[in-house]
Amino acid sequence: MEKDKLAKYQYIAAEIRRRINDNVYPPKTMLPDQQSLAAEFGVSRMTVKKALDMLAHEGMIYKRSGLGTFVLGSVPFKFGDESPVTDFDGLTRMLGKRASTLVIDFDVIFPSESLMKRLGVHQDEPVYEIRRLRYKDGKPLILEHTFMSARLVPGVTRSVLKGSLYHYVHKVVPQKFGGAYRKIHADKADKFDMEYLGAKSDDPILEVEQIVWLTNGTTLEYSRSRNLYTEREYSVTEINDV
Amino acid sequence: MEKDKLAKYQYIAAEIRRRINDNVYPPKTMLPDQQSLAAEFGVSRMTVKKALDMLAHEGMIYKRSGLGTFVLGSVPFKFGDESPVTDFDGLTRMLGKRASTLVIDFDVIFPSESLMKRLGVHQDEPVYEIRRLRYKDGKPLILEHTFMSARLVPGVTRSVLKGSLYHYVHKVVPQKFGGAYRKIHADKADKFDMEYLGAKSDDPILEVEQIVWLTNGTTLEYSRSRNLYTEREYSVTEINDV
DNA sequence: GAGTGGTCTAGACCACTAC
DNA sequence: TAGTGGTCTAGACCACTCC
Repeated sequence: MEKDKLAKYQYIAAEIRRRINDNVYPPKTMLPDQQSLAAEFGVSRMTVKKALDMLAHEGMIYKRSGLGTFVLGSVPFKFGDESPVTDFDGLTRMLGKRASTLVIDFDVIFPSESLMKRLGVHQDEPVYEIRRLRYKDGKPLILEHTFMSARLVPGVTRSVLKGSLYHYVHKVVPQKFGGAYRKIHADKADKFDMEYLGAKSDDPILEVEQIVWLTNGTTLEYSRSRNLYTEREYSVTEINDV
Repeated sequence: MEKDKLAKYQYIAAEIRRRINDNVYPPKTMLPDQQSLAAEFGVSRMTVKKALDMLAHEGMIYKRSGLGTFVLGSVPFKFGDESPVTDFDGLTRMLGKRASTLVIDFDVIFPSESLMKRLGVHQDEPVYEIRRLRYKDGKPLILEHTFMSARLVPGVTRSVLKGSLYHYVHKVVPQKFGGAYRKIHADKADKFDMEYLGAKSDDPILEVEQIVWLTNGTTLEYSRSRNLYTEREYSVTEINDV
């Protein structure tokens, strides 16, 4: 697809999404059938279906064969104040000038057995070990512990780490981010959390452990990000595809 | 589709998934192109593409226009021992006879303002408030606090709650689970956690807050499940669709 | 230029649901 | 029986990547 140009199914999905949000198609009512929508937008039914598939995946509508398509609406999906933090791009991009960084530790090491598995690197392949404290508006927010192959992303320096690491990766590595596997758990505060996040010894920590890979399948990084329990939550929408 | 019968694209997805797991298509290599696969399986290219779309969404492969399809493999996705707990069906179904339940509290209430929003019910519509402690192999595992419309799921009793609530819902309500919105955070242990989960006052708690809705769009329940930080983690695979 | 995946069509048949 | 969404085809054109 040409850049900036939406595919028809994307345009249709966006339009129907808009109508649902604008209450043109209110929750708990039925959407027009695919045939009618195809006629309205002047496309084939397959194209409409693809648009509806997207919306179904987002949880906005629900399709049922033989019956029709229900509007679920965006009502139950957001409750309270949100901060998704489901971003691939770093904090810097999200917060802009409100973000700053302290580089606590920066080493090049040879990977341990478990790190070899997680990063998919060889024993003799050097790996960066990075510890950074990220601030938001001058207040400590996230304590990051990152491992990244030095062969894959050469030339990382302390001054790179002071800014946006992901921005640097994008310059050096031609591929984009393909995806991430994340594990979220709660933990007790350790000495790093107390020193840098200002956690008290009985403050719970939310840790997001992740493996990020690139569009060509290479594993880019393995990292653990720790937050004070009051500073972060993780949101997921789970659609039952059965 | 007839039940038990797989659609072609589902069969093809399963077959390719098997080949990836069996290392017929090893990670970091290229998959045959869609034309060849279509020829091999005797289907049209659209059908192959739909199968590959599924696998891409699972994070097993990555497609790139103009280049081809990379195998990512299931390698980086599982690290260490896993227990997904991304299940719609209750603990009872997952653990079978290893699960048991203590009903701590069971009331019918009228919803507060915030509960009305979350459950999508009216002010005068009675709602169950349920607190249960779920055991695994006789050991306390999850402390559940559940709200559910009594109109939607009539006839809940303490003895129903001793067994599988979801099993009962399936009997009473014709719809299936459509999806869930979840928020995961860390929290300090409160008096309930200490009393029922055996948490110490400085033990972190992992809380999963969720709204579950049915296939017709009705919100079924709003609940909070709390675990000792040592007993549970939450896993997500995030695919970058850009 | 050759090959890749992405999109789109026009029409077909199917299973399921409701009346 | 009529209407719904699900699947599938055979072929078309496109943008992109690599050589």
